[in-house]
Amino acid sequence: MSAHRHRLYFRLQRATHLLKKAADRRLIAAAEVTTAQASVLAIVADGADGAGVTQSHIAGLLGQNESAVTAMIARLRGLGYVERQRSPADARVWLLRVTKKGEHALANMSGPFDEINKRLNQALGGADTADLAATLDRIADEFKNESEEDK
Amino acid sequence: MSAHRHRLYFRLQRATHLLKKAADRRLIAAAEVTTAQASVLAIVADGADGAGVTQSHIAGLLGQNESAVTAMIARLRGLGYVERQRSPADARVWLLRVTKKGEHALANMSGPFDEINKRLNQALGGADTADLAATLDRIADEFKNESEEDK
DNA sequence: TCCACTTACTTCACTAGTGAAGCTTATATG
DNA sequence: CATATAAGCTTCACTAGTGAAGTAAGTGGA
Repeated sequence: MSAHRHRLYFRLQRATHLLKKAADRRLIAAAEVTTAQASVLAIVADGADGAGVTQSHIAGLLGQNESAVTAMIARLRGLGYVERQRSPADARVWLLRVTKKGEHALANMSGPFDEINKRLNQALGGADTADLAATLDRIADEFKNESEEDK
Repeated sequence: MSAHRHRLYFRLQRATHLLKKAADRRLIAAAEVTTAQASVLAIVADGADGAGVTQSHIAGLLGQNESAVTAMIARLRGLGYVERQRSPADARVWLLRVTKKGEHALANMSGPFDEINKRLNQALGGADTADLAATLDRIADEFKNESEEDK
């Protein structure tokens, strides 16, 4: 009864959770990396136009708190996938870079991720993928500025 | 570059995460309950055709491990929202029931949840809600039987 | 140039999940 | 009917996030 009223919310959580669980299994088996680590690693690799990526940039892209990124970067450094150095321009920020080992892990991720995407598209059936992506972006935008809204 | 290849996966995670974060804030403020607790509470309230609900049933519905449900029920019992008693038919299972206090919390959830749903529908724009629900169900089905598959 | 304010990151206590291993209680089969 | 196997739950060590509070380092006026 009450569960039904909130069905879209719960369906979204459930589908996302199951997808993450499946993707994690494959990624851990093939690249010894979780999907959460993969996201961050991909962002660091991506944004590194020579310069290096900051933690607050990652937090902004993922919609997470900076404290979550602090912890994640600590794990990734522990694993040897990421290294950091102080920005010469601003002594507060760390400039992050993917190591050789991190690049290797990124390379090993492609296979499993392609498989997941294939199955995802298959599950989508005829549904318009671009359409779903746009819908998800609208949801993200709608709920993004919750913490800054009362400033 | 590599981040873009996996965009649908990351978009799904991101949108879901932001939605959960926003919903958690409202629910905690209005009903002193998280969305995760709300899901479980709703299932217990829902399935209680007199009998009471088992933990494995909850785990199955949510696509989670039984150990996660054990921990969640411990928290809900600690909060006084749920109570349990041994099944007379099977000494392994607990039969779960929502307490008065739990029902009260459920009642307080409706308001915030309605607001979240309203904003969710708004973000969806003209998109077909039933269609999205069906798509999410297909994704959940596709990735559901990962652990049992190698039995 | 001082000082209030903001920004970047950290720390802490907490919720919430995973997966592997283990215990207890059914259940099925030879 | 005895015993191997399965089912329901628990425990443990771990990842991954939140939010509040704190530190140190820029920044922008009066």
